Parts: sequence; C-alpha cells; structure tokens
Amino acid sequence: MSLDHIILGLLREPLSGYELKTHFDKMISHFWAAEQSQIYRSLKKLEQEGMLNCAEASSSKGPTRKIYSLTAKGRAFLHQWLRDEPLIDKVRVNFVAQLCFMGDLEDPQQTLSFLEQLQLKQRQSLGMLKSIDYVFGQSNPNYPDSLPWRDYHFALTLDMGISALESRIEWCERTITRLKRRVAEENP
Amino acid sequence: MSLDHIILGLLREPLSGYELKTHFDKMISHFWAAEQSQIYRSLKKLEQEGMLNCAEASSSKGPTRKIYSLTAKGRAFLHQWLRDEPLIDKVRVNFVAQLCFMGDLEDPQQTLSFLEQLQLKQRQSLGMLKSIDYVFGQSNPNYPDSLPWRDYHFALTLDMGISALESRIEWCERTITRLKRRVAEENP
DNA sequence: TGTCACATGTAAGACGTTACATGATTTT
DNA sequence: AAAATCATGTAACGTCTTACATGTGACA
Repeated sequence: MSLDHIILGLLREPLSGYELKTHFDKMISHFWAAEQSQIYRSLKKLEQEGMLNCAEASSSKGPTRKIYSLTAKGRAFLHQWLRDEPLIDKVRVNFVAQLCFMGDLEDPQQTLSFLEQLQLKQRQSLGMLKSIDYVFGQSNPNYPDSLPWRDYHFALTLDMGISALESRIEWCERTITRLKRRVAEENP
Repeated sequence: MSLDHIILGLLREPLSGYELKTHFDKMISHFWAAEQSQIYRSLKKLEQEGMLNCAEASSSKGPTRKIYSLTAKGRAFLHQWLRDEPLIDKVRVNFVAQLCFMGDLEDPQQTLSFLEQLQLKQRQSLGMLKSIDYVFGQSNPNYPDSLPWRDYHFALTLDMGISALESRIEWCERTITRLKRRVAEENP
C-alpha cells in the first residue's frame, strides 16, 4: 500500500502524526490525498509491524506528541518499494465518466459548459501548483537542475503535475473549439 | 458513487452483469476500472433502490442470465449526475510517489531506468488506446466530428486519454534527457 | 476428459470517508 | 470568555481487492 510507503518516505526526519498530515497537505497532496484518520491508522499499524519507532515528547504548544521515526526494517521496506518497477494505478476519473455519457442529454450547451468549467478548475489547480513550484524555486539560480538530489526528485513531481495539467487545459481548449465548430455547422 | 452512475450509463441498452463487465474492460477501463464483484454488488443495490429492473433470461450459452434495464428513477439519477459540475477526483498516483522519494537511493541509474520503464509502459497503454480509437474510427470519413452525438462523446474520452498519455510520454522524454545531462555534468 | 468461454455470486480483509470526541495553549 | 491552532485519536460506514465457490455448454 502506497500510503504506508509515503509515510515511511516522509519520515527521513522524525515527525508526529499531525506534522505528517501537514506535510501531506503541503507537499504530497498534488499526487496523493490522505485523510488524517488514515494517517493515524497507518502509523499504528506500521509501529506494530516494526517499521516505526515511537517516542512521546511534550510540546511547547498543545498536548504531548508522538514522534515517529524509521527503523532499519522500515527503511528496507521503503527502499524495496523504490526499486520496484513503476506502479501503474487503476484509473478512476470521474469527469471523464461524466463526459462519456453526456451525449445522452442531447444538449450541446451542457457539454460546452461542462468543458469550460473543467478547464477553469484545472487552471485553478495549475495556479496552485505553480505557486508551490515558484516558492520552491526561489533563490535558486539554476532551478531545478542544481538542487540537491532529494529535492530534485520532489521538483520533478511538481514538474510532472504541472505538465499534466497544462496538457489537459490545452485539450479542453482544442475540444471546446472543435465542439463550437460542430454546433455552428449543424445550425447554419 | 461513480461506479453506479457508469453502470446506469451503460444500461442505455439492457445488459447482464457479465456483459457489463466486458463493456467495462473494452470501453470504460481507460478511465474507470471495476472488478466483477463490484459490478454484481452495485447491480443488486441499484435494483433494491429501484434504479433498475431485472429480468431473467435463459441463454443459448451457459446458465440463465439476469438482464438489467433502467427505470425512470434510474434515468433521472443518471441525468442529474450528468448535469453536475465536473467532479474532480482525489489523486493517488503511485509512480509519482515512488519518484518523489527515489532521491533517497542516491542512484541516478535507478531514477533513469525508472523513467525509461515508465515511458515504455505508457507507450504500451497508448498503443492499446490508439488501436481502440482506430477501430472506432474505421469506415468513418470525418472521424470523430461526424459521429452521432453519443458516440462523439465516447470518442472524446478516447481522445482525452490519448492526449494525456502522449503528454506524459513527452514529459518522460524531456526528463530523461535532462537527467542524463545532469549526470554527465557531475561526472566529467 | 479436460479446458475454455459463459455466467453469477459470496467472504474476508484492506482501504477510504465522514463525523465525532477530547483536551491544551495562544490569541483576540 | 470565545475562537483559533495544536494535537491525537475512535466509530461507523462505505468501497475495493482478492480469492474462492458453483455450475452450464461447446469444442478439441
């Protein structure tokens, strides 16, 4: 399960469950979504399996925290996953499913407006990703090529996300144009 | 839940559970994966909810089949979903998660080989999608623009899938080149 | 007689979502 | 005193995966 592996990956420095959740939201959510309750459940399981150590630490803010860190077994498990072949997911893309059956409505304006809304949403996602990328690339003259090896890989994931969104936005643009032409030709 | 909606969408003609599964594999799997056991479970639930009618039919081949068809309620439920705004999924992309932490291995050859394998897999997926698209576009002079409205929407989903894969393959190509240059510069 | 394609289902467990519960510290 | 942030968790429910169970008809 990749959630487990991602948690192990983030624990290159010891973190609490709460900190893991903030890392997910800030750095990971563009390619992996996780709920807080899932994270706590996985941490418990990984500790039971001997992948993680847990140390209680009183915090200056709020109640005591549990700080998790990698064991040798956890690191080995992570590295094995990193050396696996690229894992291709089963796809489940809601908006493509909607588009697939939207012909049933026999309503070109609906399809057009759907594609325009989709494009807008993707533009908003792109904006957010680009701002993360901008912050990450700040103060770095030759971003991302001169980054340290680990940060470089993170930058690659941002770049892939940006590239995928740009491609989808362009597809929307082409398809909206094509649809408008078809509608115009059928209603002369 | 989109699986329910997709099943309703496929039932524009009455089908058995088995036929639904073959439709999924042939036409739907490039944007939605479903296991056979999920389909039977959903069919049972949708029938209980009054979205589907069920008729038993003896087949010339094999045991008796259950043929499902849409009720008015099911059609209304489907159409409401089609008029919803574009539903954006929570992302979970395994290979990006792997890439994100692959810097830990400190092994440029591993990253390079990972990207090459990824590119190859995406090329294979692209080949399969293009062959579906080719068959679907056969005997149609002005494919896809002159297709009937419903088929046209299906063709759009193929086109989106092809476009996304091509974009990802190009990203792999660019990134492999960039990585090789970095490795060469660091090992002169 | 074996195996392939047809055909329908159940069971157990893993994973994911949503809502709720609890409580400390800091800020307004 | 109220609200925001820090911090950790549980409960209930729903979905998905994997494996298994059952049986027919056609064909080699």
